[in-house]
Amino acid sequence: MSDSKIRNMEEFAALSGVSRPTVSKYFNDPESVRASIRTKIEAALEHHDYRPNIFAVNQNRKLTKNIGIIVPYLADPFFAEIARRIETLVIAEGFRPILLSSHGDTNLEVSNLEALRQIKPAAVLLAPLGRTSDRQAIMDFCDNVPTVNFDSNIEGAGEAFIGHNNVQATDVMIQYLTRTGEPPVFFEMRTPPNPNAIKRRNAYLAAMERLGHTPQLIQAEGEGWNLEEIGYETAKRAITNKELSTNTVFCSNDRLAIGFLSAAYELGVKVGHGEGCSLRVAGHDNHPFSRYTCPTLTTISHNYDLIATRSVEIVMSMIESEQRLEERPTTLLDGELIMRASA
Amino acid sequence: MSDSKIRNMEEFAALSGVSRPTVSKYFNDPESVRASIRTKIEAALEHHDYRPNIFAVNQNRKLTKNIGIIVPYLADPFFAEIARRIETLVIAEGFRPILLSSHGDTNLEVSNLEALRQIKPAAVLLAPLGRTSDRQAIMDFCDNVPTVNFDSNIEGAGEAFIGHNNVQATDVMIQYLTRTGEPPVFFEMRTPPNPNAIKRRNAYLAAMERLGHTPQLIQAEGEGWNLEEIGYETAKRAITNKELSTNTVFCSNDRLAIGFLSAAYELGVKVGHGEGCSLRVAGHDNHPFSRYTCPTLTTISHNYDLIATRSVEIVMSMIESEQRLEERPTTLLDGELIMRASA
DNA sequence: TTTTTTTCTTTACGCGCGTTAAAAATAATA
DNA sequence: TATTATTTTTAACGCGCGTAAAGAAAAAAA
Repeated sequence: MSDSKIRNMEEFAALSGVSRPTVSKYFNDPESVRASIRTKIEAALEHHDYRPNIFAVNQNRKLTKNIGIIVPYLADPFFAEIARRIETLVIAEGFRPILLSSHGDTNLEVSNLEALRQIKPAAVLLAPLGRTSDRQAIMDFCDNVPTVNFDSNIEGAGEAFIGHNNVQATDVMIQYLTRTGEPPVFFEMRTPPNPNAIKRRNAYLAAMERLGHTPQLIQAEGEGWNLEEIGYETAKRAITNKELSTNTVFCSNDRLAIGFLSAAYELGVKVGHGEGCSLRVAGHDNHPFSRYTCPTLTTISHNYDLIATRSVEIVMSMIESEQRLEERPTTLLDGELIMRASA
Repeated sequence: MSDSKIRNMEEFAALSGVSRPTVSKYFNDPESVRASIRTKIEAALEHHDYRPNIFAVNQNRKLTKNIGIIVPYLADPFFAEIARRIETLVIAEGFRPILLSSHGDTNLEVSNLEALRQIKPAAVLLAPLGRTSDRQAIMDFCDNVPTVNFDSNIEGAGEAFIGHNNVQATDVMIQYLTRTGEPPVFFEMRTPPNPNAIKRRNAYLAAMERLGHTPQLIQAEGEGWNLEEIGYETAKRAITNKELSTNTVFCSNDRLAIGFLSAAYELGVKVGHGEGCSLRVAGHDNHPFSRYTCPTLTTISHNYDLIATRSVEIVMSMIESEQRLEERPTTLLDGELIMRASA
């Protein structure tokens, strides 16, 4: 590698003995130039560290090779994990992922959208905040940028939705819990930030009715994304005051369940389905840490792999076909029961 | 908001009744134009949705308003939390954070550096992988881009280092543990990815010697960032085989400790400093979840706030002064003992 | 009001690359 | 070898904005 600094494509073209337009063509698609020319360019590339100026390139393109990814809260390991997988797939497809987190803040979500719009991304994958999203801002954005909506469904936003089948997943868990013990109480937030939570609540109520059991909702107060704390506080109160009508608790998500387990432990309530246990606790999401709670958390897993691959697949097909989808296909991925020690 | 689409600054300037160079000046610093002119522009801005093309702007600047942030593994809540704080501070300073994760992969770290270099960031905040980093690539990068190194110290990389005072923190914990019970065994990875771990090991050995206790290292095999699993497996083995020479375990980090607690719980070993407990376990990092383990984890906290604010402060002063620092100041932030139930 | 200072307008160039049209060179086919 | 098809070169324009120089206008100072 020579240390000669190359200023621009002109210089590099001269060094490689190929004309600049041809070099430009090469960088847009190496296969589009003759093999002999390709060899020349690649030989030069080995000796001189050059790559096209990304700003100049993007200025002259309608669309860039960027793919935006927006998640509502990156410090939540669930989204961190999804984002990690999506990023990897996007890179493999030869695009550059731009990962943005809204940090649970409506204004930040909006400015993230604006930032992305400026970047002229080929497409974006959007997991919105949900209830607290600025719906109008999102719709406007989706009109201008090809978007795939995932995780939280905002009706009509984006060309497609990929999400979790909350109804199926909730049913599976309730069936399991009722089959192996008492029917569950449902533990959730009164005003959850995420629409999936509402779907889960309704699915719980419907399933309990169908099975002829009396439903009970324990609803934690609190706003924001500090779910473990919210779960912990409410669980402590609920256990202390003996608010639970059965010995089984189905938490709306694993982070609440983690808070619940912490409270139960502190109060000396043994959780599990084994001997000496007085309470069963189940979660929902298969959070990366649910494998290591005490006891390990019985839960329902998202299909992390499929959620990522399917989202990226759809995005790629949108980019290739260069046209918006006519309908708005909705893909709901079934959850899988993960039986562990807590229930 | 009129729906008229504006193509470029020329058009917008015409609409606002101000010349283009002045509009350009305004966007670079609104305070740099006369108030009457500013009013005109801002009035136009309310009626016509225009903002300068970011690519054209950046092409004509030596440096952009971007600040790169690289973390080794974003799915680790510790880094997610740090990144979240840094991002917030960077935005508050009027810059745009570009957050990249190396996902524990050397090659990805290198290509993240290359990607950032192309973007001509005003500065970057780099938390490297550590042992598995490509040292040469990092040094090259730092030669070209003003960089602040944080978390993992790569000697000589970047203009400054901000990190955790592993020696002080380790000492504090060992003093606490020995004062209140048996001296601790040290539980760690044999080949930790992060150099902080080595510092902690050495600090442990030194402190134990100083205090006249026999040190014992329990070293988990395994590579990568799946620390809970590694901790869990090794802890299960160590407890089962009665490898621990005392009843107290000091884990090199909280994620290993979480794995340890999980194993102890599974084996029916009661952890804590209370009655009926046969093992004390402490961690290091004050991981966001350590508050909710069972029992809650006694640990040493990083100064999350300071680590973020100090890093951003230094970066901002570098940007303002427009020159590299002469020395390479190293800031080590003291840890704080967080006493909870596990030890 | 006149002079000085500051700010703005006009004009024009440059950034690095995408892209096009016409001419030239090369490769494939007859 | 002559003809045709394909690719490359040459030359040139445009993208949207930063920025510099010279003159005009506005504001501040005298």
